Amino acid sequence: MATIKEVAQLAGLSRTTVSRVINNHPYVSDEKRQQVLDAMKQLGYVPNSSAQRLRRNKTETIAVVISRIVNPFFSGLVDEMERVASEHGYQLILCNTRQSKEKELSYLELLRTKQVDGIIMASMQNEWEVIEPYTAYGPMVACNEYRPGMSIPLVRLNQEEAGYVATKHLLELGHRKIACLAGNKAIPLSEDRKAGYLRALQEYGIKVKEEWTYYHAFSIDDGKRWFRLFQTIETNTRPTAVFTGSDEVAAGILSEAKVHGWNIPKDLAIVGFDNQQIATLVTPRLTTIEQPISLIGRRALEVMFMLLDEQINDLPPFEERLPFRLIVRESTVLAINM
Amino acid sequence: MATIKEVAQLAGLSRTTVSRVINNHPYVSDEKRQQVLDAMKQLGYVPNSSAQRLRRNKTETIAVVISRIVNPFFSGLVDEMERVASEHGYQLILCNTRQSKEKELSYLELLRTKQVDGIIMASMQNEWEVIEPYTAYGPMVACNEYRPGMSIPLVRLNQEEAGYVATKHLLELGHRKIACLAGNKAIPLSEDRKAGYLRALQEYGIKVKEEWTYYHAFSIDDGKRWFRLFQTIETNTRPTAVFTGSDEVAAGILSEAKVHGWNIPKDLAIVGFDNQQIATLVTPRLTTIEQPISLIGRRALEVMFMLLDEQINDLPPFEERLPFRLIVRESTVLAINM
DNA sequence: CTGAAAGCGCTTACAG
DNA sequence: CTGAAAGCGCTTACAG
Repeated sequence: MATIKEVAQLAGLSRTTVSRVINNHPYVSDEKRQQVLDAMKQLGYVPNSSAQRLRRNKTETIAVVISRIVNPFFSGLVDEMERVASEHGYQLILCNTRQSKEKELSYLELLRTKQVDGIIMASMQNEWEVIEPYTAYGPMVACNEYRPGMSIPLVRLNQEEAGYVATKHLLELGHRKIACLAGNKAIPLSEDRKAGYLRALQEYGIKVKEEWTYYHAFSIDDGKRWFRLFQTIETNTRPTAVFTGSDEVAAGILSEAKVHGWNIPKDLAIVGFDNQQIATLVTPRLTTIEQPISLIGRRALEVMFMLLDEQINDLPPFEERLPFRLIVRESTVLAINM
Repeated sequence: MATIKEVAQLAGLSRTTVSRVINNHPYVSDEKRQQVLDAMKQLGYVPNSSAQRLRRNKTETIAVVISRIVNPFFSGLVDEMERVASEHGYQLILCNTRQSKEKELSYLELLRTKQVDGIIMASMQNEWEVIEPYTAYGPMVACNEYRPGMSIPLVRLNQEEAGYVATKHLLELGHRKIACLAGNKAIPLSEDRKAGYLRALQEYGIKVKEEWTYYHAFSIDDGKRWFRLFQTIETNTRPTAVFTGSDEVAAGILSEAKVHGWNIPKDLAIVGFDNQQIATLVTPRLTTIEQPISLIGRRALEVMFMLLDEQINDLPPFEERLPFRLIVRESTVLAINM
């Protein structure tokens, strides 16, 4: 591998001048610039980025922490983030925690060891007290998830409102016993959705039963499992509709319900979340909440770049709420036109 | 940020000794080692990785090139790769080319600029002649995809056999007019599957019609589009079964076929590829080829680490073929027990 | 077992 | 517009 020194020698100039050409520094005569470019070409020279990183004290790399890449919500998010990052000449390091607190911590260390310039938290496994100290080592942006007392910019949608709209949709269809499948207990994201769910029920003067809420539902299998449990509830106390935290869970419920000969939505109306591809592939298709995944990803990175630019004059917004919408399909309403 | 110099000062020792402690070098007395550790702790010291990278001339980072992360095949692959990489203390850089030749090239540059130690090609957009020169800059492993004349280790499954087994399954069910939806034309992966498809047909003495093969089918929408085209073919010349290159395509065909009131598999038998989650969520469920995605991802990284270890005594295999299996479901056969 | 010194490949004041 | 020199934070022969 050729180094800057060899280029300088071949061009008959100093390393300083070569460096200036590399970095498009203005004060270089056209003639010498050309000599340098020729020498670089001849040697197939390319700057060593480890050296540049050390000198410039920046890596042009951003870490993005997610819980699992195989979840279409996260892969969609990462897809868009990668696009925005590369537009800015940045790399993305994939931090797939698989919901492990330890892995998350090891990825946070990337910021401390200067392996990345900033870190985007699209998932948080640890308590905020554990994560907070790392904010001292570089910019951190929260994406979708958050924690009370958090002191970093947050890009997300209004989960409470989404829970409200989804539940209200079921109420308007006449349902009065509605179950809520939330994600992690005590996580704001889940609690917000539940709060919206509760608000809608209260608006209709319905006395909420705590046993209508279930936690820890994430995957297709969780959905299937939940349905089997649900089936054991006595018929006349059993909810007639369910609001889930993900299309995967909804699809699992649907799939298992069909196996047991249930008629969806007649016997059980189901609302998903995310408007993933599977939402339109299953039969009946899923009513769901569409999140603007690309927009969330893009905004999170744009906020990160604002922080990185340290043009602190235009400080990024502390919290940004993106729009969402309810998409009504046959898992809640019969005979929708396709 | 504390540096090694500050740690040395606080510990009253040389930077050399501190470095030895960092790198677990044996010849350090327990007493001094403890002094160093104390100083490091007190200062919250952590080595600057840019400096380590420059000195050691390695980055402990691997690039993985894929065409799109939202494809469950790739996200599954990356998920496992990330796991194996982090087991070895390596980071993964996500190179999502979105099928752009230019983006692929810019990611190959990572190897040349020493931003990664090695690169895994799980997708190839450029011709091999374009990619080949980069092998001079560090180890490269091909994963699933390949090109004729390629001179790097390859981890993949036997696509030709998979195409054969899938087609034979349809033949055994009595189908004689079978369509083949391939991916990119002139790409070995697609051509291999097609070769297997042809071999099975020939074995049954069937005269193959070239118009039964279609190219460029990747997504759900491609599947839907294909079905609409397919529908326009005259009834008695129309294939009665189709072998597709992905479950997404198969799901698209299925979805559109149902919209048009077709009975699957009676009117059209469908075979997918990959055994993705959607394969069991759609109705009828998809007959498909299960690829050992995790195994492919793991092996590709293990081969990469062998190359990186430069224990050239145990040279990695030039080509490794992993097993697959056909999973029969209701998109080809009625009344399978669930 | 320990340390002074050189050097990895760059960039950047500073001086001219 | 150009260059000599210092320095980013480490590691590693080399000498003791």
